[in-house]
Amino acid sequence: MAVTIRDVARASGVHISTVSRTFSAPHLVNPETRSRVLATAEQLGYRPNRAARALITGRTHNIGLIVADIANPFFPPLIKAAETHARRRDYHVFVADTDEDPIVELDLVQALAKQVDGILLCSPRMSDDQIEQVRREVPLVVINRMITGLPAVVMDVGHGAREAVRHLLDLGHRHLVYLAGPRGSWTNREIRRAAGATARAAGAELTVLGPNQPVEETGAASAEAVLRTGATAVLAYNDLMAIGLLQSLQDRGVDVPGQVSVVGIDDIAYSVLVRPRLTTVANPTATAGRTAVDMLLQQGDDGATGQVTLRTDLIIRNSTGPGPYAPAVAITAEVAAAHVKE
Amino acid sequence: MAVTIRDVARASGVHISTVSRTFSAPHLVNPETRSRVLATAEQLGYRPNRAARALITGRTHNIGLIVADIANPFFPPLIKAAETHARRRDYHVFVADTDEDPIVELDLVQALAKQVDGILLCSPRMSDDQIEQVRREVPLVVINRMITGLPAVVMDVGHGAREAVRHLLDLGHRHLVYLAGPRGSWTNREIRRAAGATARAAGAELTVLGPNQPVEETGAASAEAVLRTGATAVLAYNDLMAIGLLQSLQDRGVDVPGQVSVVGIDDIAYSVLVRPRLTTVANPTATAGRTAVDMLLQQGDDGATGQVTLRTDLIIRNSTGPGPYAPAVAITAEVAAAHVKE
DNA sequence: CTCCATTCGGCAAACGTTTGCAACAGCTTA
DNA sequence: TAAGCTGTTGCAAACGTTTGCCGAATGGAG
Repeated sequence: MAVTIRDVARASGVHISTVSRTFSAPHLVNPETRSRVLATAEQLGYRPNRAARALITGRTHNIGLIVADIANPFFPPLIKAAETHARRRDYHVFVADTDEDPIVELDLVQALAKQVDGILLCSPRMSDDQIEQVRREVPLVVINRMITGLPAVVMDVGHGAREAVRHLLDLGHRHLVYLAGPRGSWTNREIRRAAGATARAAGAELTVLGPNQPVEETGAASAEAVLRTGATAVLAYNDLMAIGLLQSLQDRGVDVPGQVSVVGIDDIAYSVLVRPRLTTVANPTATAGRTAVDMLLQQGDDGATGQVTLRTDLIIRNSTGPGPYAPAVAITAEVAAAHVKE
Repeated sequence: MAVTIRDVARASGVHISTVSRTFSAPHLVNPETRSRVLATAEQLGYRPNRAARALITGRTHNIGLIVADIANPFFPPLIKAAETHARRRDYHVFVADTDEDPIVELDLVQALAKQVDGILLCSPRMSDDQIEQVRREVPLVVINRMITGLPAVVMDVGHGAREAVRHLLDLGHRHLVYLAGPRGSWTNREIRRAAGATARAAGAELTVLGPNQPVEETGAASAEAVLRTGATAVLAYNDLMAIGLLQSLQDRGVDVPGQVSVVGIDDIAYSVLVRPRLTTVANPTATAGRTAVDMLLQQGDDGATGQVTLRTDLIIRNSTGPGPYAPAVAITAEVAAAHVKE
């Protein structure tokens, strides 16, 4: 049915090995022969069978990309960038969704292990031990989690969180809430730690609410709890929760940022679509995807296990404003934005 | 390095064919032997090599999923549903992004053809001819486009568009705008046709603005043009454009739905996150993804080329309100919503 | 004219499976 | 007791490539 290397060989009067070489080691075959082979291959519509190639070379030219939830808007830009980048290097990408379930995650990476040259593990929920173990079966690059000895690319959320808290402090807020993310998330721990330390250093109070599923519903559902704490500013684990909270606050007549300031994390596409536009910490997810692909593909050459940290930046928009202890010269969002731009 | 069927055979004292059968045709091997083999396989951590299996059976147990833009929020729910559904049937999914480019699309499906048992083509931008041609190389299911003779699952956007226009007409709007989608989109043509026919039948005017890239920026950029037409209601190709338009209108002081009503299509997650909440046509994308997977996997058995049409429904929220010709008893969004709920 | 180096292409083994065929044992049936 | 079935297993070919090895052809140097 399908046209194989053998058909091409017959049609162009050479041995199959010559055809093979025209594709995988062109410099070893006479230019004249080569072009003849290429012509017949083209004409016959020949496409190398990757499975056969994989069988003998041991390289599939496929990679796996495992994320917690494809529908979470944090991931699509990362998936897109990784896929495009991988394809440019002649790799195809299996995408799989764990639904935030560590068990599914483990199953998945083991099922994929034999079919790929490596796996990109985004925000894994497995234990460190499980990841270490799995790493022995297949090359791995972890995204958004730091595990010693494992190649990883992480966004420096700690930095972003510190900036965010400092921004709120500067605005005159003294009681903050951290609306936490899911249990088992490295990112969540980092944020909490960084935010807590920064607030404490300034003598401000930080109340942690959570853990929570990182979706807008939980953000919305937390509005009551947030108000009850008496805090005037909230940092949320991600934009989704921040947006849910923001709308829920407005729906019950609380002015944002007049009464409560809200900061998100991720800078997903929708953070500029809500009103007020969301102040948030921008994560370079596309860069992370591309970098991770590069690290994975280089891994074969040397066993280098670099850990890349990507910079995150606070983007000040309109969901944050002066707090009860605002300095005499009020730092409004606009002023601060101008300042940051500088 | 990796443990093969041969290792298992040696370790359990049987021939490799017995091991093979233990996995692919268990009923052919003695229960006792079978459990012994399974035990050693388990212990050795054996995982069948899919490439080798594919080579001989011709079935890869992989499918390809090609979309125009992973980051477009319309797709992730579809991708997620398709992937989960496929995995449940022991298939893995290659996801690829064409960036709305027909050339990339063609390349992609041809590159993937040999590595998969079939391809899901979402909202393809290729010509009918190209699709027909490609269909000869690999089983195909087309999503969101109807091509005679090709298995497809489409959302009945025509129905949704009619409902939407009728809703606006009922509210007393007499001059509508259709903010069109990308050239080459089947969906776009369907909507335009249905909306046009419905408006015309009611003696109302429908101005088409476009074609446009289906992103929020073009929606926002169209605000001026929309206002210039003098229309009081807009149906947009998708929610993204509708939201862009909606915010842009509000930013320039136009009240929605007071002065202009806006209707989107797709019911992406964010349509409830903006204020006013977006009235929109809900597309069952998850169902579409699952159905398409089923159709693709059944295709091998018989050559049935069903075409499934999925029902779409208008969801009335708060971005639509009475127009200049509103009936004496004003049909407010709330009333209409209550009516629809019934 | 001989020798050597270089370039090119053929040969065949190997990758890890599946599967048609055959062999064999133990039964049942006539 | 022979014939035939059934259930279980082994044997070996096949799938479409890649690649180490070897021989043939070519051309240049001496």
